[in-house]
Amino acid sequence: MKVTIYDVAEKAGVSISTVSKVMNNQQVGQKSKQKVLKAMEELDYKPSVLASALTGKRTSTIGFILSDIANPFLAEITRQVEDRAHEVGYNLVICSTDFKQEKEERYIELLRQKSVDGFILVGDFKNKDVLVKLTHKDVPVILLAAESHPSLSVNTVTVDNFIGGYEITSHLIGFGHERIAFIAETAGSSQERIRGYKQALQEHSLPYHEDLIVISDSSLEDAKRLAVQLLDSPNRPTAIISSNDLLAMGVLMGAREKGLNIPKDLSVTGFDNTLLSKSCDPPLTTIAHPIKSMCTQAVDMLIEEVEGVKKEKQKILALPTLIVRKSTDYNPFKTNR
Amino acid sequence: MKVTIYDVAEKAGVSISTVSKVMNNQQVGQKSKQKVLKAMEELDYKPSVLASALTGKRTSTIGFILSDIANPFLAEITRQVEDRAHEVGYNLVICSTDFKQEKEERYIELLRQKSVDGFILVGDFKNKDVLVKLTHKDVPVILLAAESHPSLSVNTVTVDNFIGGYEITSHLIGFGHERIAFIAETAGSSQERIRGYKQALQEHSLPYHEDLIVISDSSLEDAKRLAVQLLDSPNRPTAIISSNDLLAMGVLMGAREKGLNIPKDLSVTGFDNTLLSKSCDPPLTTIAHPIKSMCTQAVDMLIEEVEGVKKEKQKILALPTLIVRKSTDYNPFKTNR
DNA sequence: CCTTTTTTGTAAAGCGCTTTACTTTTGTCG
DNA sequence: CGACAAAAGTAAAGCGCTTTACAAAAAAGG
Repeated sequence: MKVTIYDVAEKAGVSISTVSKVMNNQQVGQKSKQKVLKAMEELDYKPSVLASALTGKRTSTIGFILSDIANPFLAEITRQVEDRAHEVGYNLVICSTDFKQEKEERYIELLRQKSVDGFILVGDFKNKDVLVKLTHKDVPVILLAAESHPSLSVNTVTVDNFIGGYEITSHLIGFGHERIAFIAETAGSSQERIRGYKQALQEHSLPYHEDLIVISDSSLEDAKRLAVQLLDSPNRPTAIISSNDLLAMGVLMGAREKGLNIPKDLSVTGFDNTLLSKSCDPPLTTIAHPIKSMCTQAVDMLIEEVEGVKKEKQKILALPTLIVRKSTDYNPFKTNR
Repeated sequence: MKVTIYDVAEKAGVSISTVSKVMNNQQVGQKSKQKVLKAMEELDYKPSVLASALTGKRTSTIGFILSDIANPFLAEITRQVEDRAHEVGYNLVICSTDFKQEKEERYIELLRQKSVDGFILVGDFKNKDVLVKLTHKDVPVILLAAESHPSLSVNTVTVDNFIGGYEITSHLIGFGHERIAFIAETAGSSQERIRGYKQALQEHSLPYHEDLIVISDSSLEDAKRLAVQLLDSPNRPTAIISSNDLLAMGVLMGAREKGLNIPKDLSVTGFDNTLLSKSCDPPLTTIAHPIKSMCTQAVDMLIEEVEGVKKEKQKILALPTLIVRKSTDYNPFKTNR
């Protein structure tokens, strides 16, 4: 049988309210406090979070919603969030939505019934409505690595994808590349990265060719197909940027199939600095995000809201960093270098 | 203000017990049932899981404990478990332990206080004691992809690592390899794989060289170092098996550093068939596990125990499959092939 | 040594739901 | 149409904890 506060009270010879008080560090005389502590110890008493939450206390549980925990980048984020959450005494209950709106809605509803203290929503949401509804429900929410919704008053921690796109493009331009392709996704973050790409081109007075931007279905296979297609085109690019590392792996495979040497014949870059980018051959030049600090901030913001410390919302924009590895080099066709 | 069962009862003009009964599909007259349903609908009533769990019902939450959610293989497993759990109406709360015993203990304790309905423990545990304690606590537990503890009466779903090691070694032997190295880890699964490796050697009357088995610290860097070391040895191996795909990436890098062509000069294999093995160059011959079915079974077994359907424990041993890709080929030094 | 404060400790209500035991309604049948 | 069984509905206790309002005890002061 589970040992309850009553058992402790009885064993210590005090009332349950006294026991409750020592648990919550309230004024209790030294003597009874000791008695209670001793009783707890001896009975190996573990208070029920359920019961205490029912009276209005926290559940110390965070709803963590993302598209797919199996995605290495998201898994890495999850780990960082989890670590910070544990540090401050919270647990994560995880739900993968596959970007399906009905799952997003269902899971949020379910977790609310389970009285999670707040939500961390990672990555873009299929449907803004879900978000809007949630923010109207007086429950703490943090958007992490998601599109920034300027119109929504919700705490947000994002990386500046525009800068990321700008940096990596500039890096390639620095190597003399002029025809730089971009394999993108439909997500909002990709669009931002493309904006940065365009900005870099423009600042260096390079022409923007619409046909160099292609949209993938986010699979390695599709990226490979697109890469081959790009490389087969009459005026082929000398560098290919992918909007994430996995896509870049596809590019690598496609290029190899065509007998190209990376980076001698073609520069390729990834995005997100995942395990993949470090372990492939050649290791990828990519863009790293300050994941750890972003996750820590996201958790801390959420907790502050949960505990009612802070009321005003804020949006944090983190800056990404260019990581230069072996997959990029000078444009082999550039005459004057 | 949150809407409770009282609000519904009042609106419907019945008692709360009637409302409770319709929620739990018990005998209730048609008329009142409709009134209640309508009231619930209109009030957008969502029963509190906390309150209902406090009275003895399930929390429909599973404690999911593993070493590191950021590990791609584990993330994949997590996803499968999550999917199945959601299908049957359960959520996962996730805890990464880094193999630290104190974390294992703390998280299990914490989750018990939160009244999770059961635990799924993934991978090997640092300390068997934690496990033993847990199994003595009348809470449902499943070991997934973990060492089988023959002495423990606990539900288990594991892959047959012995077979895995045997299969991949036999595959290499079939290619004429005789000096086959094995880069292992300390975990129990590695040991089983090595047993299979030895068995294969023996069945083919090949000598077992102790110096061909090396233990890594599980990092890519260390695997690379060990690979180089093996390749520098006087009587170098013609094939290297790694006990997981990540280590194999390290081998790939080491081999490349030494100017070897894979698979012409050296065959290398991974284990676990992760994303890594598919996306690297050349794609790795590896061992795949029936992850999906294993995870489904694990969840189902747990639920059965939670709901008290089944009482007897069982241990399920799944069979792995050899996946042949481009990283293995004939032994170049073999005379008669 | 008695009154006033302050410190400790307690009883009881309440959190939102389930469940048991019981009462009221309905329906059935002779 | 009255007696009785079945069906429908309800009151109340209880799950394990927090908290408020209050009582008892201890400390302080005159």
